[in-house]
Amino acid sequence: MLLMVRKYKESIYFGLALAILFFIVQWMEIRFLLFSNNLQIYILLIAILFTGIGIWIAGRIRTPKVETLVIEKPVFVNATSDFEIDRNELSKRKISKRELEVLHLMAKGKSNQEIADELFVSLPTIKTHAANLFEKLDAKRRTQAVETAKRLRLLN
Amino acid sequence: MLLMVRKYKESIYFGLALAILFFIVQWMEIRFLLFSNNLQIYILLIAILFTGIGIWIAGRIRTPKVETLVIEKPVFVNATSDFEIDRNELSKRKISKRELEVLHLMAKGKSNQEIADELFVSLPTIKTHAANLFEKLDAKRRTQAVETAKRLRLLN
DNA sequence: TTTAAAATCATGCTAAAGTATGAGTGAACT
DNA sequence: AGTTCACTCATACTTTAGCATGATTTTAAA
Repeated sequence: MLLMVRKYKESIYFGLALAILFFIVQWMEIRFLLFSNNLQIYILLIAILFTGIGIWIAGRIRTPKVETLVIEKPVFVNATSDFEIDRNELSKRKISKRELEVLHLMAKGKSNQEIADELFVSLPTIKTHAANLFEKLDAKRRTQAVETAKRLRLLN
Repeated sequence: MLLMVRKYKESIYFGLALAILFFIVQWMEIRFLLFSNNLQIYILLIAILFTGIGIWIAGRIRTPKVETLVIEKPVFVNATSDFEIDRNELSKRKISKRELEVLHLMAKGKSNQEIADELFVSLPTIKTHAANLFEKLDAKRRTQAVETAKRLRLLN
């Protein structure tokens, strides 16, 4: 039941908006008897209102249109260190994409708060990722995690 | 002029739809005089219509979500395969032997307590060394200090 | 459509790190 | 003998990190 509510949230909101509108209309009809004269204005308002609602619904139900912008960032690197990430090790330890991102920023010396800001998530989220990383890398601290990750060729 | 039309296409369509709707309403009003009775139904139809229009507009006006993909383009600079500590940088930053020792152990992921035990000194001593290191390496955290040290070739 | 994994967030807590400041000791150099 | 400097230690404090636990939401897979 609760699942249904979540799933069809937009439809339910839409229905509710309609219902509320009807009540308002009903109430105004009784109260002011304005409709026969100013029908167009009310239609206009309703039209604008529901166009807005439509746009809002669209934003929630549509899969986002994604455009990928590729920026090539030159990085000075040692010629001998042809680093390549060990994807085998990654999957062996079940380290997710997000966790790897966090690990990278950790290795750069950022604080959890800074990482959170950079990834647009909350501090507890980063702490959770960090804790999972430590588990997966058998590390007790971030410095150790970074060290291990470099040794395992998960980081450059 | 044509440019304007293209640019505000959605707004124009929206206006046109509204205008047409008004004409229809006007026409129906004259033709059937049904409105005072079935107002809700008409509102419902209008609401649904404009929700649809809203969704349609949303699809057209929505700016695509841009995902920035940063590709690190390697720029090969030098081919020093074997690591050698940059003593110049060391003396420039006035980093002492003891501090370097602490830095090494930090880089290995040890805690201050562990470093203290390993060097047979007290915890406050290590904290002092650490603080001095952060100062000398312009770092705020140990992870950052380690990162900077590696970049400056004080560590490998 | 259900399940599972990944990602998110929260809270309360403890441990560790980091800051600020002051001070004592011994080696080296003048 | 006095000065400098690296090293040591301490205390009190604040901040950040890390742990445990539970929950919701998204996303991908079966």
